[in-house]
Amino acid sequence: MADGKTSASARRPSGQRRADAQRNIDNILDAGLRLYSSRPGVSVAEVAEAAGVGRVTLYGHFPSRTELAKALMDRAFEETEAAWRAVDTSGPADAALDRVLREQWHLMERNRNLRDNIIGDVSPQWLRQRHDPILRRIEELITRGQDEGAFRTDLPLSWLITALYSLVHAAADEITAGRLAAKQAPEVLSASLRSLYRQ
Amino acid sequence: MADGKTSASARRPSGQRRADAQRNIDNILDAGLRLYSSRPGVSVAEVAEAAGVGRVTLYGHFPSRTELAKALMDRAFEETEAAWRAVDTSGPADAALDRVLREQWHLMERNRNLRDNIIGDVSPQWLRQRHDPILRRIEELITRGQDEGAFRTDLPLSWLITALYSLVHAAADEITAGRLAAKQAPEVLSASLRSLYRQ
DNA sequence: CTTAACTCGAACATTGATGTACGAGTTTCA
DNA sequence: TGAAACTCGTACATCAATGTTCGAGTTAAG
Repeated sequence: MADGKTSASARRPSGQRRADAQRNIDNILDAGLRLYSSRPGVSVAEVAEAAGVGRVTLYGHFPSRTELAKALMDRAFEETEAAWRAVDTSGPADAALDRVLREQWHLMERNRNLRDNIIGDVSPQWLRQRHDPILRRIEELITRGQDEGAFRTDLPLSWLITALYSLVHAAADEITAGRLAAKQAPEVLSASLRSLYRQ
Repeated sequence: MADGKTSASARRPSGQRRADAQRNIDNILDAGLRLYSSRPGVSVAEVAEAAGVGRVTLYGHFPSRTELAKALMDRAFEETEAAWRAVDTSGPADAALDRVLREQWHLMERNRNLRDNIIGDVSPQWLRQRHDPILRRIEELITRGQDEGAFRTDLPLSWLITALYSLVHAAADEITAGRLAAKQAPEVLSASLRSLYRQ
């Protein structure tokens, strides 16, 4: 679970948290994710209110804004890891990348926004350390595609990855702006990346 | 000039500003652009200090944070317009777009950062109104390329524009992160957009 | 040189956010 | 049921930012 040293208050002897406490923590993280991934400059008070919880209660579980931010990121990272485990990456890399994209693009997007809006609340090192494993998964997939001769090799690998994220982000922006229907997004994204990646 | 109703203090009868005042205004705008385009959350006090000017002096010229932001954006828009007037957009659209990109990508990038970091200081309507003319220039160029049969037509026009900006932004990020040499950026960008845009 | 424009620091009022302390109430769980 | 865990509002201290006021000094420009 996205825990670690989440709770500031001394937990009960059994090490278990009381049910209402756990419920509140979940609500806080849910609300926090929703707010943080939607806009910058979210305050702790806003998160508490959106979670239907007193501000003091929130501080009881997350001793500081930074700790709350870390918990949110941890949860998002785990969700991403789970999504990767769930997707089928066997077979040709280009088809596999397409599957990954179609199933995870909204998750990638949400987490990217979360990350953007949380910068300043956690150290760059901390962020990088958590984000690296995820980047490596995509990196492997692209490298495999290059080995198979499906993906281009004339551009830096890091650029291909960055461009991927960048276009996912752009697609979400288009949807938000009302210039692209959500249903069309996967197809547009997929077509764009096929063009961009192919040898 | 990026003026309008810039100055709050009553100007002299001649309508002219005194030379030292103009110098300070310029310094403030220079410093503001530098700071705002480099990171979010810039304070008025920081801009004043970076401009080598007292905070009160800054408020004398720009009555509020919002007015300062508007003046910065205005200046950036004018610079972009000037850049467009300076570039040769005649001949085949694909080659013209390539020229635009190579000569303006750093400007596009800086202004995009400025815009990102200034959101919240000005109203979306104001921003959109100023930004639209610039978007229209790119739009025309792409449409021409489609008419000439050089650019794809299977994706929405708005998406092609957004993708362009998005990749420019991504390229700048890569440079900042040290994963891409600044000299290589135009080539990488150009190659990527060729792939993405071609029929 | 004289005046009006301009600059400056210091001080103040206001606002909003963070984080803490307290004490009284409520809920879980054994 | 009873004790510990938990929640809540209120209140407080702190900090940083915005914007204003004042008055004394400096500088440009006719």
